[in-house]
Amino acid sequence: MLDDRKLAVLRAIVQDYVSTMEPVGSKSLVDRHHLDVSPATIRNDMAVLEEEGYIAQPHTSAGRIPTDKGYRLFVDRLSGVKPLSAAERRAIETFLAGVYDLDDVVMRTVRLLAQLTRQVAVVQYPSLTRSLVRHVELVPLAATRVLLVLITDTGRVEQRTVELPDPIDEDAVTQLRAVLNACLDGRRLAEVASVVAELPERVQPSDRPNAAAVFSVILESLIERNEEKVVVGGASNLTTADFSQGLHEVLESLEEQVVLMRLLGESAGQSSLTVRIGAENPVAGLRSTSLVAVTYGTGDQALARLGVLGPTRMDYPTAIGAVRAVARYVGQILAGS
Amino acid sequence: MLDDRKLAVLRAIVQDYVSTMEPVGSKSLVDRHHLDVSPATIRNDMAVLEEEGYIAQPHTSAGRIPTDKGYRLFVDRLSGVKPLSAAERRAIETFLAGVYDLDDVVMRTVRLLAQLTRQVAVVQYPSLTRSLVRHVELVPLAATRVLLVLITDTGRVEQRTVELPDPIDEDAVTQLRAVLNACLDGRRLAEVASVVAELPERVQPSDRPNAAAVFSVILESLIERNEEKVVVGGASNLTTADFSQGLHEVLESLEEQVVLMRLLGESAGQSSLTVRIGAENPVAGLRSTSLVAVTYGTGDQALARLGVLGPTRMDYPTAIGAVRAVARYVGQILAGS
DNA sequence: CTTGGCACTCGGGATCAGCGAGTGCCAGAG
DNA sequence: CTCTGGCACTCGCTGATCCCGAGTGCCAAG
Repeated sequence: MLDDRKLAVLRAIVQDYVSTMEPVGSKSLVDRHHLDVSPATIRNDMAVLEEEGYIAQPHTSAGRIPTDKGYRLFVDRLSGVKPLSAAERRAIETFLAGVYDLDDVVMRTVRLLAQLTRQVAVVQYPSLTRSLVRHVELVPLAATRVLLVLITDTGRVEQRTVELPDPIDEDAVTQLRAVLNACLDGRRLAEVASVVAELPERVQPSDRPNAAAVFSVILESLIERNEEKVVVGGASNLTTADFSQGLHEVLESLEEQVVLMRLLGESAGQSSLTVRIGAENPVAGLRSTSLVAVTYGTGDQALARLGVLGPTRMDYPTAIGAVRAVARYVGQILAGS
Repeated sequence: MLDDRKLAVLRAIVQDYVSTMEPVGSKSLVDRHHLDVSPATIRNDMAVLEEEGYIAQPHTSAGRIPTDKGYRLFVDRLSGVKPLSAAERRAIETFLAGVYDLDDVVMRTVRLLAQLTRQVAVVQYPSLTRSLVRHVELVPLAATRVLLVLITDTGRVEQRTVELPDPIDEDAVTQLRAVLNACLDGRRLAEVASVVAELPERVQPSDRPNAAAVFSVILESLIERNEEKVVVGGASNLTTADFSQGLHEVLESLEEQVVLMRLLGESAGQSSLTVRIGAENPVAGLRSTSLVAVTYGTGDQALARLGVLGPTRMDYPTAIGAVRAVARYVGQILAGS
């Protein structure tokens, strides 16, 4: 159905439209890209492409613009991955050099991605469930309140205050801490749930209510709640693309953690790199945007996802290149620390 | 120079312009507000107000809009504080009820403020320097790396990994932790600097290089760096106001922590409530916006600032009311936890 | 000082024509 | 069957023109 030239035409249309932001016509196509055919031929091809739903014209007798389906075909079969320039590689390295802690890594990554792609960057915190517990700390704050601090091998630190049903004294805290560390140290957080189930037997009956409170906090908040942490950056890049009326919606969506999780999460489980174009997007407010996301991790294990979000008319090859490269670097950093 | 009626006219102009977003003329003024004079009289007053620089006309023979100076006079002398509705009070209470930890308080506060005022909310994390150290925790991560966790009485928890010059063993960590807690517990972070200076004497000579590394991290990063933490929310509210070309600048500014600190910080030290209008703003990119900010704290001590940012044409009485109320609630929450 | 009257200004919306980029179609050539 | 040049047609955009009306400033009278 689509011979080579038609594909080339589609590719050219996407490229031109991405760079000029204007509907592209048959004539401008032939001289920009040196297709050795006449505009009329191109027009015929374009008619076919339109019939198949890959391109559309905003108004009769205007140029064509790619549809979501057109972009889809483009990223799937027509576009390579644009390698980063030397300057960009250097930028990545300097940007991520000398990071302190996990927060730092994530924040810098977001800025880096946003700057590199001139789009909105989205970075999810490394998942806790696959990390190892390195240490559990319990600090008494008041008679019925303790602070729970959980440190993982990926450098992530989670804290939560826990309200206790009964007053607790210093000794009981010490004891509980010892139990927690004995049982949880070195375990994957994913296993914690099963381990915690056996825990109550290890503490004295009088302390059980308090212990149970602590355990439930570990389960509920640390695992479930903190899984949902996505940080966004480069929102100002949205203004260059003229969303006009949709901008409000997009900004709103970007402020909802839940939405962002859905955005990134929905596409997990498949192959590492996901490109979600326009209406393919699970989030209603982001139907006019595309997402390029990839899973990152420390070599052996996938930790979380990061990516960029932009108008459907975005430079996919560059975005894919940047996202991939950044993900790889971040993985290295996390593995090395 | 400005008699009562002229002030009333200015007030009316501000109110009308804020609500209609359109330049307001003499005629529409007289029937909206029941001023018992003719439009001609109002025109004379307006001419004076314009001469004095309180209002301006965008084009000849159009209505008038307030200038920054006009807004200034309005908030200083003409506007009261609009009390919150019962529903809004309830919203505040439910929003801030059952918070877990400090992060939670700050995040919810931002959302609350943004929702309440329909503007951009800006909340600074409570200052560390005035808090008391409640506990210092030191966790060995690797031979030459420990995690430092610092817990304050305002519920804030700060963490940083520290690279050590020499390998450290479990015992040395325990010892160092004991020293740190003995010396820092219960002190204000502001005093920590002087205390730390005496610390090296308390540790064995062989451990001093490592101890020094830890101390310097406490000083540098915990105090200085973390002072600069401002969180922003409700950016989507910027799209309702038609900044047109300035939106990009504004969004950019809002992503820079440093800029935000300057924005909030510059006005500290004066009276609690600060209203910074348009060009009064220290940040270049925010010259078309106004800030309503207030210091919040736990009764006796000021901790940090929070506020809202919006177009100069914003509803100041409502904004001031909301910001004040939220600040008071947040103070209570922090004091009670 | 206030008021009604009046001439004047000027931005914005509506209308309209011309331009030009772009299209679809067709007939002819390879 | 494909490509090509030609041709008529469409239609959005730009600029010019015009008109309306809201709003102003000024002035003379109350």
